[in-house]
Amino acid sequence: MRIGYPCINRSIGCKSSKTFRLNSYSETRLREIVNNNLKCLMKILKYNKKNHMLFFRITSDLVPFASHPVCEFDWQGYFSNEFGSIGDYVRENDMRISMHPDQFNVLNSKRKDVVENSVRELIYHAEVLDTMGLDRTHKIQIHVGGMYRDKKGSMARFQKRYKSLDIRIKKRLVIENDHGMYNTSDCLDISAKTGIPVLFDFFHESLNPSGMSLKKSLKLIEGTWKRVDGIPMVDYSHHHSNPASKKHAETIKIRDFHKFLVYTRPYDMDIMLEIKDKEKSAIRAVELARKDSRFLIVHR
DNA sequence: GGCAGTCAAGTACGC
DNA sequence: GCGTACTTGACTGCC
Repeated sequence: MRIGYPCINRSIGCKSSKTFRLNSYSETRLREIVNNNLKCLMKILKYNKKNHMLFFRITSDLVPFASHPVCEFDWQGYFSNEFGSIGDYVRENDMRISMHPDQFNVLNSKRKDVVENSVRELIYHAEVLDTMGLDRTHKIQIHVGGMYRDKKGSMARFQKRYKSLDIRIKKRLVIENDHGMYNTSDCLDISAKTGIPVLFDFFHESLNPSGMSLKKSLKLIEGTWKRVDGIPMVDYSHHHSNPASKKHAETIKIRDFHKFLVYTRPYDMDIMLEIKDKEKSAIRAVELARKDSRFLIVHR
């Protein structure tokens, strides 16, 4: 079990998701920004290691506009040393990385241009992890997509598109239950037909229940992760202080998290805390999880 | 220097 | 049909 948080660290004073506007695009600008982002990413990982947080979601903005036609820059070649060092550091410290393309990524869209853009964006995400030299336990998570008033048809379209994807994407792609359309059971159905692992989002399950118990969900989900995929990844959050909101919580409720750890025994998993105050909550979660026999400590 | 408008991209839903 | 929520700040032009 590793504990992590997504994309942004508010304690160390730099951002690995610095970007710029498309109309001010230039190769020089891109080089400057990517250089900044990679340096900051390394700082974040070192901070994380010090605090026993071995799971981290890398921002999709690491290389701005990488999947946009405007970008013809060979960022993999130019920054191969920096990407390599980050990958080495991740491996040496037994860390795990995930990435989560944002809502514009809709593989089952009915629009051809949307699908093409999504595939390009997925290739970019896969290339980030490949350039770091990371194996296929480091994943890219997406949602199934839209419903288009025909859930079955839309699920079938996802499956068809998934099967035709480039192997670089396929070996890393996992699907996550969302908060309103495709729940855990739907994702398991798709997994049964495609072999794609299912990433369980505990908060989304509460908003869009599958009807299964937590234990049953975890048992079925564990079965979708093959040995080469690593142990399951789980997203954890709970309700915002305004219960009507579907937003993530501002800070972790440590008692609830403790219950979650107890209920999920003996299933092993890496837990991504999708909580607004990021590393602050993650540090508190680590304090608690360290007492759990599943928790992974690296002594180096 | 500070402010407000805007930013590559999708979909669903409430009014 | 339009604005807003997902999220999410921070870039940029204008004063």
